Amino acid sequence: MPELPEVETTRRGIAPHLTDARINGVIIREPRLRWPIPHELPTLLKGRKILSVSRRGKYLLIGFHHGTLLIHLGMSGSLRILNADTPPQKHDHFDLRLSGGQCLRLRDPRRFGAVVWTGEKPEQHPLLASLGPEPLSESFSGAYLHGLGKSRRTAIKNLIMDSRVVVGVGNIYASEALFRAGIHPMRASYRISATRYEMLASAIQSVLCAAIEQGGTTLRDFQREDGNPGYFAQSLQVYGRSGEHCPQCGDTIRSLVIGQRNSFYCPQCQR
DNA sequence: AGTGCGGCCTGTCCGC
DNA sequence: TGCGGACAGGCCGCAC
Repeated sequence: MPELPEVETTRRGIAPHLTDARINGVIIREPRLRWPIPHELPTLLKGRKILSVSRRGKYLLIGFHHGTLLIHLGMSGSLRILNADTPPQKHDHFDLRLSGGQCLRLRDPRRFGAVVWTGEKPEQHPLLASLGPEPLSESFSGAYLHGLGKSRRTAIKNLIMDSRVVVGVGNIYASEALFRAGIHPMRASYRISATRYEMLASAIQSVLCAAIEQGGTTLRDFQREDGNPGYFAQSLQVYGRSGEHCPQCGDTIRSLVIGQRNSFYCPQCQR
């Protein structure tokens, strides 16, 4: 489900409810996510105050004085803010109960998500330590991408989906950004000019920003923290549209599999 | 070092 | 109506 815009949408939705709240209780209904939810989490968090809700790539970071809770939504995860007495439904694996009667509830049918505790500085945690720059930060640019890509043989779509290169670009936005930049998703990274890398970096930033403004993309089951969908799906130009006409040239949009992921492109507009 | 892929899960949809 | 298979927004960890 969630790429950077969906995680950021979730962060903005939950942050006002969580910040400065205290943890009343922690409920683990199903610990078997990507890694087991630590069973000592209730003891660790009870009575503690939430200081901050931030994001690194697709990880949400809930900050406490004595450590950080990392939450990843995997493919199918979503977080809701509910009254604590709302009955849990299937796949509601984890609750953070807050002072004041609300709770943060994690639902994740496929269980590819994760809830991880770290008592160290979160940026030093192994899951975060080797992540590349945030695409919407100063440190991300065409020059940066070109510097990495000029010696890489892999398809450009694989490069921009590699979280060590840049975080947050998943399968949807990779296709969309490459379309906007006019670059074929299979093109070898080293065969792209510095100028075109500038266009690609700009396209990644503009598509992610636009998606955040629309509250993310809901294809099937992405839910915002209040239960509403995101509206960026209507702005997707190529993703999921094979057989339809390209919005720029009218040619037929096609798909192919790159790195085991379906990819969508216009053979006329993207070279 | 860089690259490609298997595997982790459940739900849904499609063709038979 | 049932069943098998393919596929789905991510990404770790391994083999080469």
